[in-house]
This record gives sequence, C-alpha cells and structure tokens, in this order.
Amino acid sequence: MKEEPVQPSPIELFTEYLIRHKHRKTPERFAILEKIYGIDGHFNAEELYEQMQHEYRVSLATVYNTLDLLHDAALIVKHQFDGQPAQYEKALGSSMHNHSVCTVCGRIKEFTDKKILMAIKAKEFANFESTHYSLYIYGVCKKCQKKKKQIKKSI
Amino acid sequence: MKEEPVQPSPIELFTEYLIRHKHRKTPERFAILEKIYGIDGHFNAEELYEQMQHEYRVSLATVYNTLDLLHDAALIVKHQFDGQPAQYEKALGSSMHNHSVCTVCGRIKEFTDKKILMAIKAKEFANFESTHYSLYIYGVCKKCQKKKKQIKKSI
DNA sequence: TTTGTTGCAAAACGTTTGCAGCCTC
DNA sequence: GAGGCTGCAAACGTTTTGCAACAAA
Repeated sequence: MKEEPVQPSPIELFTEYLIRHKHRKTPERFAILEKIYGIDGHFNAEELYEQMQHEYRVSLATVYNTLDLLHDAALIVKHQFDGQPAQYEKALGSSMHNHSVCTVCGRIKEFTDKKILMAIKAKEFANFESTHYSLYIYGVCKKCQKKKKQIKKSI
Repeated sequence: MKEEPVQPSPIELFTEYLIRHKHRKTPERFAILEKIYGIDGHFNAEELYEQMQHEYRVSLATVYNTLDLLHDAALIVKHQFDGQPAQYEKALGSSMHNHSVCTVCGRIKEFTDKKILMAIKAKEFANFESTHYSLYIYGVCKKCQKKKKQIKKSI
C-alpha cells in the first residue's frame, strides 16, 4: 500500500478511467460523481438517488451502475454493514480512517490511529498486491452500555 | 479488547446466553450450534441449512433465527462480503484472523499478523468498549494480476 | 397453562436485468 | 451509423415476517 503524491481531481481520474476502459463519458456519470464529492460521510444508493432528483435527474439503475464504476475506479469506498444496504463514501480527500460499530444500536463512528495504520501498511503478502483496507472494531457505545445496565437493574 | 483465559464450551456459553436472555433451549438451536462448530471456515445460511437436512431437520427461518442469536451471543462472526450472502464462521477455537480480499475474483484468504493484532488490541476508546474486530485488506491476487497483464498485452 | 419457537409460505428488501429508445463516439 | 447507456419495470436472491400448530417452561 503506497502513498500517492498530490492527486489529480476526481473528475480527471474518472475521465481517465472511462477512457482507459472504453466507457462513455455521459452527463449522468459526472453528475453522480459531483454529487458524491459534495457529500461528507456515508450514503447509500437510495439516498444518493433521492438527492439527485433535485438537480440532474437519473434513474436508480444508473446510480447503481455508476457506483459500480466509481468503486472499480477506486474513487469511492464501499461498506457492507450488517443489516443495512451498502454504504459508500468518497475515497479521495478524506483521510484513511477506521470505523467503530456499536453492535447494539448500529451507530458507526470514524477514527484514525497511526499505529494501526502503520502496522497494516507494513504488511506484505507473497501473492497479493494490496490497495486499500477496511477495519471495523465492534463493541458497545456509551449510550448502549447505560441502557444495558438499566435493564440489568430492572430484572 | 481483553484476552479471555480458558473458555467454557460453546454449548455451555450458548446455554448461559439463552437463560440470561430468557430464551428457550430448543433442540433445533443446539443442533445448529453443533453443526456450526463442526464446520471449518466460512459458510452461509443456505449452505448450513442444506447440510442440516441430513441430520436434524430445521427450517431456513430457524437457521436465520439461530444465527442471529449466536451472533448476538458472540459465538459466531458475521462477514458481509460484497455481492455474496452473509458469511459466518465460529468465533471460538479459531485464532483471531484477518482477511485479504481480491477485488477482481472475490477470493478470500485468511492471515494473521502479530503487529496488526497488537496495534488494534492496544486501541482504547473514550466512549466505546470494544469486543472484537474485522480487518479486510483489498487488492489483487497473483492469478488476477496475471490475467490483467494478459489483457493489457492483447489491447 | 402460558407463551416463545417452529415450519411454511408469502412478503419485503436491496440490487440486477431485459428491453426499447437515446445519445456518445 | 453503431453500439454503449439510459430509464423503466419486472425479476432476482437473500432475509424477514405472519400465522397456526407445537412444545419448553
């Protein structure tokens, strides 16, 4: 996992990707990319689709199609949290972060940790070239710890 | 994340869990638990259901229900790999391991790394009590690297 | 006896697909 | 002009749910 120096813009990268893969540069695809890069944090396909309706109208099928392309182009990161639909977030511009997930209420928080990052980056595989990673630490958040104690008392 | 000394058996733990949560100790639940602890590696609900048919017959709905309970009881780990149905594996008896995922063919391999493990275990949160974690390192496996090169050449 | 659990089938959900028309290239 | 892409709706596969019968407590 190597660090890239000063990246070109997502639009440039997506354009390059589309040309390289002989895909067409449609207005829908760029409208979706721009929308995504205006969103901070997680979103799912449905949410993105709904937010798109106000500006450049696209079908849900095209949203899914484009999310696939962007994922393949490494311009977005995809998460599959337990029951929920797939969550996405932009891959550029936000620092590589990890997620803590509360197993009771499902709340997801981001955090960074230098030691963890370095340990993972240092990992080398014999038959595998790594590009990125996802780390989820599961546990119970403060709120749910309190709730649990209250339940215990009431029994 | 603390290390537990000598654990009681999965059956004992599940029994405890069921009593603690006022759930019934049905034969189906224990049959499923036993089946799971006889499986090495990953499996999904459908596969488990099919394997059950030979011995103790249970419905798919009960399989899902019991998987939920076992997950909640921390006796199994749940993974949500991209397109695939949810994958499970027993949580006890197998060392805590990480997964490398090929983004081209989807092949998943397990690996362990002491430095990564220690870095993650050392992490402390202010408002969150961690119990376990999942680390997925994404990249391209040797086979798919070769395929990619062949495609490049042919263009 | 009470009520949680089961099996079954139907429904729900997110996602994918087939197709006719459109618009990049 | 050719063929990839779009929107739409229908289909898909996994998971959940409603309900009547059953069985653990």
